[in-house]
Amino acid sequence: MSITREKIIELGEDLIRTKGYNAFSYQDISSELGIKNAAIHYYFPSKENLGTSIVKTNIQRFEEMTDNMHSRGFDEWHQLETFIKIYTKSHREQKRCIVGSLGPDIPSLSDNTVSELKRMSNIILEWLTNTLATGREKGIFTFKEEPQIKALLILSSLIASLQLARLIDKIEYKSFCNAILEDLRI
Amino acid sequence: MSITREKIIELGEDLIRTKGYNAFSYQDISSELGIKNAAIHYYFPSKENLGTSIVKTNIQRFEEMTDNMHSRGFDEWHQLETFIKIYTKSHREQKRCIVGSLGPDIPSLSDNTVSELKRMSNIILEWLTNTLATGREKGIFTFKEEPQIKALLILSSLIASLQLARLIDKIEYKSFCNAILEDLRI
DNA sequence: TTGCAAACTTACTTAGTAGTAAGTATATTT
DNA sequence: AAATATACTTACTACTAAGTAAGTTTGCAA
Repeated sequence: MSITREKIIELGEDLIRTKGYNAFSYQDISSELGIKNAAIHYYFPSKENLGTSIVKTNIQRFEEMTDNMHSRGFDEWHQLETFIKIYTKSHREQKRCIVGSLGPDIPSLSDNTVSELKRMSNIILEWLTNTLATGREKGIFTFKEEPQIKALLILSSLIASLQLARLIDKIEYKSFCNAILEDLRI
Repeated sequence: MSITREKIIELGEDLIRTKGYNAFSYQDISSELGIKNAAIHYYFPSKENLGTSIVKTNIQRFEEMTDNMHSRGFDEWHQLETFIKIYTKSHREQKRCIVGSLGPDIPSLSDNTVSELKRMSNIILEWLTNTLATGREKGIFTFKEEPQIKALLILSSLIASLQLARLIDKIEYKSFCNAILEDLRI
């Protein structure tokens, strides 16, 4: 795979997560990489191709992470902790997550990008639901709700908190994430 | 106040909540209202003026709602229930809330719009924090966290759930909102 | 009836966007 | 050495966006 191609994907992801899909242009990428506009079209004929590729890359990265945690024998508490760290890292870097960034722009995304984004959301939610359910069975977590509902509550909290952090200064993000974990402690 | 002006604000709000700030244009409004592009500029010289006015209108609406609930003597449970209904209504109409819609576009919003949006978020969060704290003192709610943290958890869940609803089909929105309330039941 | 202000329209500019067709330099294969 | 593929650049098109200046209609007031 080409280095330029990888750089475009990387920068594109950054731009989506900071400015948003509709707010960034091929110009933003080309000027940053010191190449011409058309060079990006060489790798990604249309913006939709780039968008879809970025989502696919993220799905792959997520699946590698969960596979890695399983093979290393992380217990469910440790797995959830690791998952939440993705968001604390995003918060530190003043970025949102891909789902939270592209979600609002669905009406202007192509069908392909939307279906990949849906796939990504479902993969994350299913993993989280499963982790919560297994963790509760093993006596690691406690919660009243159905695992899927609890997963949705946690996921939506994490996604939106990255947005709210930009609006409300006095958020202590660590306490916030801690509250999500502590809520599950037996 | 002019009827056209009010219609522009109303339609603008709708467009922000469905397509997003960067994805809608004055054209969308003018063609829908059967007027010319420049007519919108007559009322709102720049898009930033329109954006700010829309946020201000929403702040006013929220404050009228909370004032109304207080003067009618709603208890805290009833108040929270009413607040959550805003989101179930949005979900039914396939719209997001203003904060959740404009939040992602902060980098492309004007300073004025951003500061109004921050004001709106803070007003909502303060009201929710206050309602939770008072409700717990009165023995209406139960929760472990600091009221502000709990308020953030609830608010972010509600905001993001409207986004996730577009990505994950099998969400039962009622159960989701119910879980938020039930979690607080003594 | 003239003057004036409100509420527009007409007709335009400027700037940015995605996207494309055709050309070029460089390296690789045949 | 010739042909070809890769990785671009140059130079455009077509379009859409926000925004503006100047003119027009309508109703009301002096």
